[in-house]
Amino acid sequence: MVKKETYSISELAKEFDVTTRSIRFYEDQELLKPTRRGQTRIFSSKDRVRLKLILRGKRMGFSLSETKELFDLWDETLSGNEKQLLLMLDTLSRKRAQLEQQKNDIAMAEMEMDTAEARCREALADLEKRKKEQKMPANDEASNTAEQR
Amino acid sequence: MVKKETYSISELAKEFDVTTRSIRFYEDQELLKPTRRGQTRIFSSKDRVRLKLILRGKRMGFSLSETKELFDLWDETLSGNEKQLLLMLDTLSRKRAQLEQQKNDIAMAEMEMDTAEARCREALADLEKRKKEQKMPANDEASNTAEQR
DNA sequence: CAAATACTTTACGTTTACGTAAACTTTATC
DNA sequence: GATAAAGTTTACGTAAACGTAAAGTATTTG
Repeated sequence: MVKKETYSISELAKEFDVTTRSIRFYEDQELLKPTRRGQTRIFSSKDRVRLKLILRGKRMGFSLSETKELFDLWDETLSGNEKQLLLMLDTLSRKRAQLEQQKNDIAMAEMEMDTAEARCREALADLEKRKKEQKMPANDEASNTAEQR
Repeated sequence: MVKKETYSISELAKEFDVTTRSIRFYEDQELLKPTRRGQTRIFSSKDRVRLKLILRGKRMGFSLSETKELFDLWDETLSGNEKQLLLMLDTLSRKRAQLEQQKNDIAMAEMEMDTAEARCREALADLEKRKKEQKMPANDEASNTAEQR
């Protein structure tokens, strides 16, 4: 039971929940390079990995061309000449900075969501209290054991 | 020295490094609601906060309409009816899930960048080694104290 | 072998988020 | 009070990322 080596377009589409149109578009933009059997596309596991990276990139707010640049850069880096290697290192450090910014943004958003949620819960508690007061008005005697239902 | 209460369009544009066109567009889409003095826009500090949120949203990959939905929802939440409050809480929890996903994505990206960087550095070290071997060929005698420069 | 299924290319359409230009008004400055 | 600076509206243009439809080919299945 070895790992699958090739994939059809609809297999990938189903697995990653994207349309075949999108996959063909990614090929058109040279982010994927499937081979052909006749005119039918055959995707390698490398293509599969790249598709996964494309989608993750999108979720992180990367454009397709940004992702393509990284792919291309990485391919050239593999050729191993010094200039390419240094360029790659530089690009990596810039991307890292970008991710740091995003982590900050997320952290701040989370904090604000915390306070927003707290306010909501307070307001809800207030509403509940008022409901009860309406159901049980002017009960001036000591009645700590009020139980309904 | 009190906090500034109002801002012109170009002040905001400069502060957040966006074009006035963008700001006007955000107003057109009802994400900002400046008042007018004559036909000139006057932005409040609430507008300023919202602009900041818009831009942070963009960096996190939120569309303008997503951000607008949150703004609207929040405004309605302030009115304080129960249904709105519950809706807000629900929305918040969905956004949280989204942020979790993003944090995961970022973490994975960082790991992959770590290994990519490591490979680059290895390859560079290799190149350096080969350079030195070329400069100092066939040195078969014991020469442990080789020092240049 | 006919019909359904999966895949293909071509090409025009659509949404988002502005860019850019034109023509005009209002406000500040010399 | 001319002119520059900053603001405005209107409107067409554009890049990105696909959606959608048409029309054809290849393959599988009853």
